[in-house]
Formats: sequence, structure tokens, C-alpha cells
Amino acid sequence: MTASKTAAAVKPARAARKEPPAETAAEASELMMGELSELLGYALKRAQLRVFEDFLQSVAPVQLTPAQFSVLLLLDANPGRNQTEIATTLGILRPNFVAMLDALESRGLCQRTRSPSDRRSHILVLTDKGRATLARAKKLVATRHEARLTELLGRDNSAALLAMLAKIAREF
Amino acid sequence: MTASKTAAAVKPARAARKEPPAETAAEASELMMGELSELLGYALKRAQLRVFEDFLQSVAPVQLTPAQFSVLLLLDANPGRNQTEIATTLGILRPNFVAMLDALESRGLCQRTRSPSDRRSHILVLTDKGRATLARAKKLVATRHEARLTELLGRDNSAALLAMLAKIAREF
DNA sequence: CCTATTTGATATGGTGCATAACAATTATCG
DNA sequence: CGATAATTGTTATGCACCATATCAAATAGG
Repeated sequence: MTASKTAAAVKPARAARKEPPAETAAEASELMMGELSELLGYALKRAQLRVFEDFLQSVAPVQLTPAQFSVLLLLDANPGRNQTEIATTLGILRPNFVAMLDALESRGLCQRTRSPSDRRSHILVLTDKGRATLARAKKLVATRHEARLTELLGRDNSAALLAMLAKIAREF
Repeated sequence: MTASKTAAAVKPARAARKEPPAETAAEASELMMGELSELLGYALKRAQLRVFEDFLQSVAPVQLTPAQFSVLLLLDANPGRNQTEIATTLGILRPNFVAMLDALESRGLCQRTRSPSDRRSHILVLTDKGRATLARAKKLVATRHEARLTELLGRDNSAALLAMLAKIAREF
């Protein structure tokens, strides 16, 4: 996934600027974010990038991306569904879901089975290894990732944040 | 930017499922989101996609992407800076910033000028057209986009949301 | 002056996301 | 029933975004 050095690029990183010798204040080369700080979309994207970056790192022992984790979660909660159903509820287009499943299946985490009632569709099932990996990933997410997040914001604020984000996705 | 039908793909869209005749409840083909609903990262991404989609639509009359808008905002607030400075404060890598500037400059919104003191760097300045476009974009964002968002969440909640997102990006 | 660093730029590759098109299968309906 | 339409998984393809390596020109620093 090349999660390598995403952080370096995102870090605002006060750039080295040629300081005119008569620089009045000490810290004058900081760029003004201006009205950018008020833009909710900007804050959303920045926070999302950071959270995903931390997710990757937290769950690194099981080598799962956020998208892959969400697929495993959904397969576990909804066994016996086909690709179209899983993909669309996750907002993934069917063509793009194929490669994702290939990756998970090749790692032995899930399995495609032809449905006897409709031989077009593939019934998706988690394997034992898939369930084990998911369980381990859940623990990593809870303890390393979400715990630190709720600690940063406070439990109540964290819940309120989640509720607002869900509301935006649902009703905006 | 092909903002076309992103919505269609995201819409959960209860998929057509072959209903066993003896389906007990009426609404049984809804997929269980399960613990996905508790995942802050998932909610973040979904909300971010929706907000960006709405931004695109709201600001369509001036044909600016969120990234382009943020560049114009920063150029307006920090005149006389070079590409490296603007790019890094926005979290954009210098190589990728070149094409972005090409697009804006070819539309006559900003201008590159060789610095007399350092002939390597390009001083970036908004043109009059750029300032006018930015002003128009600001109004569109404020009235069509942010207004509806704060209306949905409530003024206080909206401010709290912004604060939390900024905190995540900064301190997480 | 010689070397190291910086700046903008190019080339390139990976990844996510969207559309069109296709074969196999199933549904629909005259 | 049989012709046509719709669905499922799949492939191919293109665009946007992001990251790295590399380069020439210019500057900085010893």
C-alpha cells in the first residue's frame, strides 16, 4: 500500500525561507492559513488523512487497509451475501471490488462460492483464517487506534463527533 | 474532475436480492453495517466524500476544486511566496504542485514571476481575475455550502466539529 | 572556486475511482 | 415456449491523486 512516508508530505513543515537580515519578529516565516482554517471540508480531509495513516500503522501487524478491514467486518456481519451486495453497501463499485476480493481471497481470508440458486453470483464467506485475522485486527483497532483517538478528544466528544459525521454522510 | 455520478455509487442502495418466499419481515434485505458504524475513520471518510461532492457542486459556477480553492485562498492571504512555500503548507508535494499551478495560470487566475533576489524561485501572485474569482467562490462556499452544513448541524455543533477535526489533524 | 543545497520541473509508478463492454446466467413477457 | 431484457462477475481503460527519483539552473557556504 506504500504507506511509507505519507506523513512527511502532510507535515506543514515550515519551509526554509530566505530571511531578510532585518526580520523584525523571530517567527515571521509562518504562512497564514487564513480562512482555510474555517473551511470544514479542509479540516475534514486533513483529519481523515491523519486518521487513516494512524489506522494503517496501528493495524500493521495484520496488514489490512481501512477498506479491507471494512470488507471483512461486513462479511462477518452479513454472511452469505454476494459481491454486488457487499460492494454497494460499502460504496465500492463492482468492477473495483473484484481486485479487492482477489487480494483477500489469495491471502486465504475469504472465499467465493458459486450460489446454487443463482449461478451468476458468488456467495462470499469468511474463512477461519479470515475470522481470526479480523478478530486480531479488531483488537488492534480498539486498543491502539480508537482508544488513543477517544483519549485525545474525550469520550463524550468522540461520540458526538462520530454522530455528526454519520449525520453529514446521511443527511447532507 | 468527473464529479458526475459519485453519489450513485455511494448511495447504499438496497440491492435487489432474491427474496425467499417465506421472508418473515418486510425489510430483511438491508445489510448490517455492524461495527462499521462505530469506526471513526469510516465515518470520517464518508463525510469527507459527501462534503467534497457538495463543495464541487456549490462552487460549480466558478469551476474550482477544493484543492484549487485552497490554493487561491492561501495565495490571497500570503502574497509574494514561492511554489515550495505554498505547496508544503497545503501538504502538496512540489512535483504535483506544478500541474496545479499550470492549470490556474492558464486560466489567468494567478501568475508566476521570477524573483529578482533568487532567480530559482517563482513568486506567486493572484491576478485581478484570480481575486475576482476567489471572491465569487468565497460567496458561493459561504452561502451555498457552509451555510447548509451549519444549518444541518447547528451553529455550535458545527464549530465544535471544526475544532475537533483541526485537533485531530494537529495533535493525533 | 568547488561543493552542497535549493527550486522548479519532468518522468514515472502506484492507487483509487469511474465508465464501457462482455459472457454467462436469469428474469420477463408476448 | 422463446425472444428479449436485466443481472452478475469480470476485463479493459482512463482520469485524478499521490509519492519518488532525477535533472538543470541558481544559490549558498566553505
